[in-house]
Amino acid sequence: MGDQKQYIMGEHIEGFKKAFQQAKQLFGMSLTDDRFNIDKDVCQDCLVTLEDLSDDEKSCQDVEADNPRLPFPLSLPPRFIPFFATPRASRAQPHALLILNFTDRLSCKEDELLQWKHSRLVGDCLVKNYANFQEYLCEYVMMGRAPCSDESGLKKGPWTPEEDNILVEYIQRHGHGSWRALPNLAGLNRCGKSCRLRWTNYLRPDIKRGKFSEEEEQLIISLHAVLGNKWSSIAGHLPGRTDNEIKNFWNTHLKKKLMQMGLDPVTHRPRSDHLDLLSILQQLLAATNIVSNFTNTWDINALRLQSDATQLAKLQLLQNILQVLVASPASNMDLLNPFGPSSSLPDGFLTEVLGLDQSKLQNLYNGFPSQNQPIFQSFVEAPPQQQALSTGYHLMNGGSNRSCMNSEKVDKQLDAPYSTPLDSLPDLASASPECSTGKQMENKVNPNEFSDPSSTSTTFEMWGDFMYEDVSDAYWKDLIE
DNA sequence: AACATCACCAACCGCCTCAAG
DNA sequence: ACTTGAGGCGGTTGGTGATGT
Repeated sequence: MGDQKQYIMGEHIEGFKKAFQQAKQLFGMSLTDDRFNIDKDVCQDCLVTLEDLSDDEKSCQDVEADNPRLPFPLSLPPRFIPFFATPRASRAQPHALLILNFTDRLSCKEDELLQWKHSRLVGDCLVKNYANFQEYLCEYVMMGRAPCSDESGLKKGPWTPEEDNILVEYIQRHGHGSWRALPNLAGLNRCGKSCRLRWTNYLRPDIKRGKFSEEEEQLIISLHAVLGNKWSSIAGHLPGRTDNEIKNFWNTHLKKKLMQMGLDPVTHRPRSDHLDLLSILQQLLAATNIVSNFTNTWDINALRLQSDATQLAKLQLLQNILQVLVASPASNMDLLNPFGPSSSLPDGFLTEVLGLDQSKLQNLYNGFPSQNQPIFQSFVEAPPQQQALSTGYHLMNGGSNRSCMNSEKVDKQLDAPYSTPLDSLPDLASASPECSTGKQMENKVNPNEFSDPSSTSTTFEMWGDFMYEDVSDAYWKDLIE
């Protein structure tokens, strides 16, 4: 029984604490008077128990006598809790009042309440009506123990137009202030969190409704490549769109779209389970569609990301052509040889697809190791750091000059380009926009150089050069179509 | 017409961060 | 240094309408 009493007393203190805290929020003021430190002095000494209050034989005066530091006189109707915003305020002249009106024993009339309000109040006033003290305690004890979502009696689920109106009107008039206090003040039977979500995701006046435009779609994809699931950050780049909306749009549309393009929606890298040529062609088409629809009104980073994605699609096409050829029992390098008699590819296919002239292609073909060498395997399964395909990676690293470094690396391998395939493979996609551009410029090689037998270029350099070739996206699109 | 499945999205839930005490 | 609570965030759910069988 002793434990139970202690528990009840503890609840009691919590109840008072919560009452004070709620009133603090409602009145929007901080308590600065050390003489009346609610948390330390009042609550700890406020040992009014349920037993005290339910004991009919015990008068309010007795309870007060037992608890000399009660924040308000139990014997007076109504009970009030004074709030002091500055040290100059006093019990007699508080800045605000929380009036607790208990109608069971010490009820007071409305004019009586008003009299109290006018006589004691300097600032603001809140009247809370309770049938009895236990009811008041229950409310605040519940508040103290349960999270917002479990507060009993609060409405959940879809918002009605009436509720929307109330919320909008209140916020337009007063601002949202404390979200937790807002429902009480506005007269909404919702938790503050629910109000905040409703406002930020739906009712805010600057929210843009309707379908996402193509530009917005591309921007989201690009930003997601850099930021990941940081929906609020992404939303920051799309005026009028909420994080929730973008998140939903991603999960229902863009994720699928990326997957159809053969890209992992998490990493934005090629999916390893997506190597059939047909689907790659579709992906490439999708990628080129994206690029062709992409305007240059968005920030340069997004544009660079898109450029990388296109490079990536090209690379995938190449990889798959190569893999198909190598995987086939009948395959040999003749298949790749556009000049050989056994070439099974349509005339001019490779030269068109790869955007290389005949001399480049011949040189490329001649430069490849024999089919028994593991070059293609390595090519296709190059580790991520070698593929360097993650667009996000590039930007997150501030546009590191990986491909520049790689260029040096390749230079060092001139004498033994195929000795260790994994190590010797160059990055095939631009590692950073800046570097890509630089290399592109720097490698704007005279086509004749490729057919020049004395050229020091390796096959890998040529592959690299090919990847940086300035073949227009429209060209790729037309080609695939 | 009835039912099943899918797609969408508003809203909820629980965790995290940060500021205030 | 520690506690507390509000606000923010991202993952997930569940209701609803559309579409397919």
